[in-house]
Formats: sequence, structure tokens, C-alpha cells
Amino acid sequence: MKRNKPKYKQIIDAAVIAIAENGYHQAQVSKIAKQAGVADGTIYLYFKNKEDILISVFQEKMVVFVENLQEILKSGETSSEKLCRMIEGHFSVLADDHHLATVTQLELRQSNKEIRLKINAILKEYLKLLDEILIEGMVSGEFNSAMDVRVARQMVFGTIDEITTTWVMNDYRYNLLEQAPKVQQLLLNGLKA
Amino acid sequence: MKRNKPKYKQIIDAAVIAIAENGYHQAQVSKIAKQAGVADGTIYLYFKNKEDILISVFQEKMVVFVENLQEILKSGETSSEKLCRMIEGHFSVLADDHHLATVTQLELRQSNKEIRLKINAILKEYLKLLDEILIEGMVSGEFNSAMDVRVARQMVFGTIDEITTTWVMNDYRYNLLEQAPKVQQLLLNGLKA
Amino acid sequence: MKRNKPKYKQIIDAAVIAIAENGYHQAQVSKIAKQAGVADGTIYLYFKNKEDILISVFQEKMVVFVENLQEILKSGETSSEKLCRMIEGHFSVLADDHHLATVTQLELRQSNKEIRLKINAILKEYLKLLDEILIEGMVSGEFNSAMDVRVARQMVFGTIDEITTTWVMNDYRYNLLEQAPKVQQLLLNGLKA
Amino acid sequence: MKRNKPKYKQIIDAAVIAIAENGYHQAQVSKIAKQAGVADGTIYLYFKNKEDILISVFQEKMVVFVENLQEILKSGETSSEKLCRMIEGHFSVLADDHHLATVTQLELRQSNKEIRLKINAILKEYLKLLDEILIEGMVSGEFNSAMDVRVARQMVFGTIDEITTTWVMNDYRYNLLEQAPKVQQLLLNGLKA
DNA sequence: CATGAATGAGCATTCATTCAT
DNA sequence: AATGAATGAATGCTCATTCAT
Repeated sequence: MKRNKPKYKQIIDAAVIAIAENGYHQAQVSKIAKQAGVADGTIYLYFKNKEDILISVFQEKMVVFVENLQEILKSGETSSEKLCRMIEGHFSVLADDHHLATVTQLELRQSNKEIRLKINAILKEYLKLLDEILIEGMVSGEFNSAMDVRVARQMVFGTIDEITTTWVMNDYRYNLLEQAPKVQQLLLNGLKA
Repeated sequence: MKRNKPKYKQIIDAAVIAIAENGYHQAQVSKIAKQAGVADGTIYLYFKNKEDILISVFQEKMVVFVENLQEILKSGETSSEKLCRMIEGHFSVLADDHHLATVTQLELRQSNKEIRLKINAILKEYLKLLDEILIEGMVSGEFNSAMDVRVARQMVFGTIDEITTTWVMNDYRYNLLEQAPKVQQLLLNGLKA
Repeated sequence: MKRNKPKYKQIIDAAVIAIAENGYHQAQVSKIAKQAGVADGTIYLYFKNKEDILISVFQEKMVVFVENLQEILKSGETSSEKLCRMIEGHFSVLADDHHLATVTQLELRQSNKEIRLKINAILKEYLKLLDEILIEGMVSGEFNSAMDVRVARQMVFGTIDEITTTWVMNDYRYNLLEQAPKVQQLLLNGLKA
Repeated sequence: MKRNKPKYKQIIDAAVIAIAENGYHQAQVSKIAKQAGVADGTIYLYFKNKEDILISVFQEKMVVFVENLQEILKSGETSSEKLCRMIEGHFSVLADDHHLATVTQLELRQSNKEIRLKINAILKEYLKLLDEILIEGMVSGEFNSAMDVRVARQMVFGTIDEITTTWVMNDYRYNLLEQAPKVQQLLLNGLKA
């Protein structure tokens, strides 16, 4: 399995750095290879093409988000608490890795529709877990049981995403994590029964 | 003033169509020129470069959104009603022009950071009007006066944007305007005092 | 019509020189462009791709052979005389243009099957005229009326081609035209009634 | 001697198949290695480089043609009969091995001038035997003693080659061996005293 | 002997922009 | 003002060959 070989992760990490520092279109394969300390051709032993690198980057990094959220779901907390911790977790990962934040919020979106559809497919797993929190809360009576789950999820994710993107476009000038309480309060208010 | 000459608008409209139908990266200057019925070189009599076309497209089309919102602000309605009408207006314009929706939600985001910053600057006017509604509601007691206006605005805009983008990525398969009531309810709940 | 513009012929001629001097695979588009005195991109205003240049080279140069042969056919000579003049004409054109000879006998054959099929299609017109001479001779009683025309044509063309190729591979060291009488004698002997 | 080891022949045969099925330029060393059931690197234990494989393929396969012809020469037949048997033998070997026919008539000719010169050198032995038949016939009075042997040989070989190549380019759609009598008749007619 | 992961040079093509007419 | 022919920089990917194991 290529995905477990050291060079695979090496190239993934190099791609995040190269893309974050040069921008999507200026992160040529040769730059990624150089950053990874391998030859250009070696890239193609692990990835089908440049597009495949990008999708793999997103896939690998999403694992962290998904595992975080799975952990949260297994805890015995209330749905509100779970949502709060999800927001904190989301912000926390990106606040800790500016390169990653730039890549996911800005650069990866410069890819074409085909890639964006694949990225969305990967994102779906994460959003499904978010749906679980929301449904759980609706059943327990914490959240408004009459609300449309899909719209509610889009509100939660759209808000988190907008806030993160704005933070990145402002060059991380303020502390992203400190936004969490204000976001949590507004979103919980919107969702509550 | 170039922007009032007929060919200026002709090229802008051609750009929307060319980008929507071919995708951002496949909408070459020559395609836009052909769609506009002018020679390639003519483009450069009205626009500094390709980037300038894109930014101008956004600028011209934002005017509709901004004017709509200004109209709404001048009405004597409550802030909640104004917010509802803003959401409906926003959805309505995009639901009526799929080409425009594709361009603003998908294609224009494939541009590089520089262009996106300029687009954000243009968007600011719209968001400032949204802020006005929110602040007005906080003053009148309709909205929670303790909330952070910027975060609240990011929630409103992020939600609207996420819902619109999802609708576009799903090929306009469902009615965007019908989503409005559910969105309004959730957002108003989140904002209310 | 692109084929009548001066740059079209300019590029065709440059391609013959570049291919003859560098070999098929070492005649990069940029080399052909340089030889033609135009920019690389200009090539693509006149040719679909590199393959198209090669096929066009063959097509343009075949015109000379075909016109020669048409001229010969219209003359009032005997079929034997026509065949002799065809062989002389064929050798004469290639003996006068070593670059062209190298390209048609050696370099163009390095192309892939797809191109070779297209080249063969172009060649067909020439071979059809050769068939006319042979059939005419069979009808007039000069040539063996029982012979298979296709095989006879393959003998004539195969012989001419082999002799020319050998001459090119021997770096034009001897006079190609001087071979004509010996070839004519052998072939006419084979064909005669 | 490497050429007697089993893997040597294994690779040669794999090369014929790989080239015939994929075409000259698509028969990468790795494909030949896979077809031969060895590792890429193993190829280089038996061949200096890829070019060496190609030349060796031709060399090994020519042995059959040469041995056939030597057999024919040793027989007590007339020169005309020998020539006829040579043509039949030539057609027969290729008609029985379509892969080989494709490789010798089409694919190997896509190689560069350097390789073709080496191939020609290998071919020389075969052509020398053909010369022997012709000279023998001239001495015995069967063939025209005044003819140029080299030109005569080029006629014979060029004709055979052209007929075979045409047959391959027409996807072996007709029976090659059945062409032999017509070819023999025409050539003998051309050569006869 | 045999392997196969790693190498890195090499090239056709696109397209935003210019400028002579 | 308008044209459109000409420009030329810029890049993802392949594959013959090597060499540590």
C-alpha cells in the first residue's frame, strides 16, 4: 500500500507547504518534488498526476478532522457540548497549521469543478458526522426538532467555513480559536428548541 | 467613461456566459471576445487585462445585490423582516440567472488570491449594508445586543453562501427560493435577543 | 486558405530542412519554428499539431510528383516510354533535393502507424496514376495483359523505393539518375508481353 | 555466451510480442520486461540498452531467413527455381508469424537512422545470398548476363518488401503466399536472358 | 544473478497580450 | 476605434537506465 510508505506522506506534506507558499498554480510538480527531496519522476510512483496529489492532500488531512469528530461523538456529552467541541476542534487544527489553512480555505478552491466534486465527496463523511450531532440533539430535545437538518448543517458548516476563510484572508492576524465562543453562542441559539 | 459604452457591458455579459459555459480556466480571452462579437484586441480597449474583466464582472453584477439591499434598508420594516427580504432577494437574483450563480459561486473562486482579495473588497459594500441591518436590530432590541456583529454577519453570509453553492453544485436541481423560509427561521433564531 | 499564405510554405520548407538535418525525433517544433523564422506559436496558426506538419510536408511535396506524372500521362508516348519518364522524373526530383529525399525515404517512416496510414492515403493518388500507365500498356499490348496490376505496380514502386532508399542510406554517394536506365530495362522486361 | 541462455531468447520473444502489440514507441522496456516475466533491470544484464534489444531481435529472426536461403542455395535446382523458393520462403515465414511481420515491416522502421544502418548491415548477409542466386543465373544463362546485379537485387528485394508491407498495412486481410506466383512470374520475366 | 525503486532530462502546446494596419 | 496575426514564456509527464539490496 503506497499510502503507508514514508515517501507518500513526505510528498503530501511537501505539497501542502509548496502550495501554501507559492499558491496553487505556482506550485509546479517540480517545486513539490524539490520540497519533498525527491525527483520529479518519483512523484508519479505515488500519485497518478498532479490532481491526484491535491485530492490526496485533502483526503489525508481530512482524516484528522473526521477522527476528532468521531471521538467527540463517542463522548457522553450533550449535543450542544458536542457541537461546541466540534467547532473548537475545527478551528484548533487550522489555527495550528497555517499552511494547511491556506491550502484548504484558499488554494484548493482554485482547482476545477471536477476536483472540487471529489473534494466534496471526501468532505461528505465529515458532514455526515455533523448531521449525527444535529439529529441527536433534535431527538433529545436540545435542538429544534422541526428544523431542516440539511439547512441547519449548511448553516453550521457555512459559518465555520466563512469565519475561517476570512481569518486566512486577513493573514491570521487575530486568534481564530478566540472566535469560537461567539460562534458557538450564535449557532446554538439558532438551533435550540 | 468606458463603463457606459455599449461594448463594455457587451463584454461583461459575454464573459459571464463564456465562464459559465466553459469554466473559469477554459474561458480564454478569445472565447469571451467571440461571444461578445468583437475582436480579441478590442477587449483591451475596455479592460486592462483578463483579471480586470473578471473583477469588473463581479463589480457590475454586485450592483444589483447592493441596490436591492439599499432598497430594503430604506423600507420601514423591522430588522427581522429586512433580513428575510435580503435573503429572499439574494436567492432570487441567483435563482433567476444560473449563469451568474455558476460564475459567482464556483468559477470566480478558482481565481488566485490577488483577485479574490479584490472581489472581497467589492463584496464589502454589500456586507456593510448587512451589518447595518444587524446593528439596527441590536439597537431596536430585536437582535441580541451582546452579539459580535462581525461574527453574526459571517454566520448570515456564510450560511447563504454555503446554501447557494451547494445548490449550484447540485446543478440547480431543486428550488433555491424555497430554502429561504428554513434559512430565515434558523438565522433569526440565532440572532434574536 | 492557409495553404496559400507565404508562412505556410515557409514552415513546410523549414520542416523539411529541420527534419533532414536533425532527424525526425530531434526536429522539435521549436527548431522548425526557428528555421522558418517564426515564433513557436505561429506554427499552430497554420498546423493543428506537429503530426499535421509532417503530413502536410508529404502532401505538398507529393504534388510535384503527381503533377509530373499527370504531364507524362497526357503525352502521346508509348506506355513503356511513359514508365521510363516516370522513373526518371521520380529519381530526378529526389536527386535534386537531398533534404527531401532524406525526409521521405528515412525520416518520415519513423512516424507512427497512424501517420503512415495518412501518408499512404496521399501516396495513393500517385500510385493510381502509375496503375493507369500499366493498364494502358496492357490494353495496347505493350505489357503482359495477363499480369496482376497491383503486383506489377508494387514491383515498380517497390523497386524505385528500394533503390532510392539505398542511395540515401549511402549518403548520395553515387548518381541516382544514372541508375534509371538499368532500372527501366529490368522493369520493362518484367512487364513486357 | 549470453545469447544461449534461456532468458536471452525469452526477452527477444517478449520484445517481438510487445512491439507488435503496442507499437514501437509504446513498447517500453518495462513492458518488454513484464512480457518476458523478468524485472526491468534484468534486461540490462543481457542487453546493453533498448536499441540493442531491437537490433538483436532483428538479428535473431534473420537467422531463419538466412538458413532457409542457404538451404535453397545448396539444392541442385535452377537459379529460377531457387529464386522462386526464396520468395515463397520469405513470404511463408512472415505469413506464419504476424507479430514478426508487423515488427519487421512496420515497427522496426520507426527506429532512427543509426539503428536502421545496423539493421541494414544484418540484412546484408541475406542480400548477399540473393546476389549469389542472381550471379549464378547470369553465369548459367538463365538470367540476363548484362544486367546490373545490384539493381536486380534491389528490384527483387524491393518488390518482396513492398508486397509484404502492403499486406501488413492491410491487416493481413489476404493470403500473402498466394501472391508468390504472380511475383515470381513478373520478377523472372524481368531477370531472364 | 536478479530485482524494482528512484532518477531527471526533455518537449509539444496554450493563450494573454501586443501592435501594425 | 477596431482588428487579428503574431508572439514566446511556461510546465506536467514519460521512460531508459542505474544501483543498492
